[in-house]
Amino acid sequence: MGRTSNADQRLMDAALSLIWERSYGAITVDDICRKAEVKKGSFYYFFDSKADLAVAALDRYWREQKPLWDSQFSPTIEPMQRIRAHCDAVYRQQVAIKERTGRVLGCPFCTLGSEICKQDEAIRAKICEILSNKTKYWESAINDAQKEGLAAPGNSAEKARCAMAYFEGLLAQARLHNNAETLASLGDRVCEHMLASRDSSPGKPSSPSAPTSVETTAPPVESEEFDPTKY
Amino acid sequence: MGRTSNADQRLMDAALSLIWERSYGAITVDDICRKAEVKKGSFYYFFDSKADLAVAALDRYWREQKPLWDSQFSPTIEPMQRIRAHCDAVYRQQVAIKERTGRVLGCPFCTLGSEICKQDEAIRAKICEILSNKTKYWESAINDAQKEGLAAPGNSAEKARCAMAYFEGLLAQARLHNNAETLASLGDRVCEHMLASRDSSPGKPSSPSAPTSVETTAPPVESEEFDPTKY
DNA sequence: TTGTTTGTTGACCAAAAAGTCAACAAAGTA
DNA sequence: TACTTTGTTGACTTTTTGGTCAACAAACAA
Repeated sequence: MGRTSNADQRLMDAALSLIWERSYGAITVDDICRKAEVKKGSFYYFFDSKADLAVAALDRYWREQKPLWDSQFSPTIEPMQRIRAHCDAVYRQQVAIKERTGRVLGCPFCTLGSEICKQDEAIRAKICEILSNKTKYWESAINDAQKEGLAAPGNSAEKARCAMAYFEGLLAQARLHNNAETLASLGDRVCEHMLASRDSSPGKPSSPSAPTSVETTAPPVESEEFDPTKY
Repeated sequence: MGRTSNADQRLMDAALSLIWERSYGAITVDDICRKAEVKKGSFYYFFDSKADLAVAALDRYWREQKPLWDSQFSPTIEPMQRIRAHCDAVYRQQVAIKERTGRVLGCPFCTLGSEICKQDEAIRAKICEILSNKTKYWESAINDAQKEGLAAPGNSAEKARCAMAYFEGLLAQARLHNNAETLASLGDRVCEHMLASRDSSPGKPSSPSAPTSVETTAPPVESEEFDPTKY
C-alpha cells in the first residue's frame, strides 16, 4: 500500500473555492497550496498544472452535487415543482454563501467557463459536460410538465437550454451586483418563462441542429492579429 | 504643446480586444504592449496599471458604441422593433467576430464583470455603470411598448433587468459553446419573453428595492478563511 | 536658437510565479 | 527486520511579470 493522504482532495477543494470566489486567472498555485495547507512539491506530485487540478476539482464538485440534483429532480415530484424547488435551493445557497464570504458568487461553472473558454480546452470541455448533464434534469422536468399541460409545448431541449440561460443570466447579474435578493423570485421567473415561451421553430418537430453540440471550428488564421472591437 | 501620440488609444484598443478574446487574468502588460506596438515605458507613462487601463478601455468602448445604441433605440422606431433590431445586430456582430477570430466572444462587459467583480472594484463599478446605461435603453423601449399594449404590464425596470439577464445568458452560452447560430433567434426569444412575462410583484406599484443599486456590504470577516463549496 | 512640454525607448531591477529534486517519513508487506 | 510503495518537505532554479529610469526625440513657442 504505502502512505495514505487526502492532500489531493484538499487541493481540489481549495482550488474550487478560490476559483469560485475570485477567478481562475487571479489565483496561483501558491495560493491554492496555502489554502489547502499542502506544500508545492505535493501539488506537483498529484497534479500536472493548475488547469489539470481545475478539471479534477470541477469533476469532483459535480459528482458531489449530483445526489442533490437526483433528489430535487426526482420523478416523484411534480415537474414544475422540481424546477421551483431547485431555484429556491440555489437562492438559499447564494444567500448562505454571501453570509460567509461577503459575496454572492453565482455559478462556478458558468463564470469559469466564460473566463477560460478560449484559454484551456480541457476545462471548457469539462464544463460543457457538466452543464450538459444539468440540462438533462431540466429537459426531463419540462418533458413531464408538457405531458401534463403544465408547460408550453415545443422542443424541450431548446426550452431547457433557454431556461438555463435565463437562470444563469440572473445568477451572473447577482454576482456582479453582489445582490442575492434579486434571486428571491428566481423560481417564479423561471417557471413563468417556461409556461409562456412558445417554440421558436414551430414547424420543425425534431431539432435539426443539436444545441448541446460544441462547434469548435479552428480559427481562420493566427487570432493574435485580429481585433474583435472593430464592429 | 509638445509631441503628440495615439499610443494611449492603441493601448486601450489592444487591452479591450485581448480581454474580450481571452480574459483579464490571462493577459499581461507585455501582451497588451506587444499588440499595441507600444513599449512598456510608454504604457506606464499613460496608465498606472492593467486595471487602470481596463477601466479606460471599457469607458472608451462604451462611448464609441453609444451613438449606435442611440440610433437603434431611437423613439422614432416601434418600441419592440428597437429591441429586435438590437438583438439582430448583436447576432450579426457575433457571427462576424467568429469569422475573424475563430471564436464567439459574447459580451465583454458581462464576461469581464463576472471575472473580476471580487478582484477590482474600479472595474466592477465601471461595468455596472455601463450596464446600467444599457438598461435604460431597454427600459425606455419597454415603457413605450407597454403604453401601446405591445408588452405585458408591470415594473419596466424589473422587466428590463430580467430581459437583459436572459439576453446575456444566451450570449454567455454562445461564447462557451463557440456557437453563434444559437443567437439567430435571439430577437424572437427576447421579444417573446417580454411579451409574456408578468410582473413578479403585481401588488407593488413602484419597486421598493432599486434593482440597479449595488449592494457591497463588507465581508463579515477575512474571506480567505471561508469555503463556498460547503453547501 | 534656446527652452519647454510631451512622449519614446531600452536597459535594468525586483518580485512573483512556476516548476524540480534529493532526502526524508509513514504505511504496509515479505 | 528489511524492503517496497506512497506521499511529504524545503531548498533550489528558472521563467515570467511588473515596474523604474535616465537619456533621447519630436513638436511647438519665445
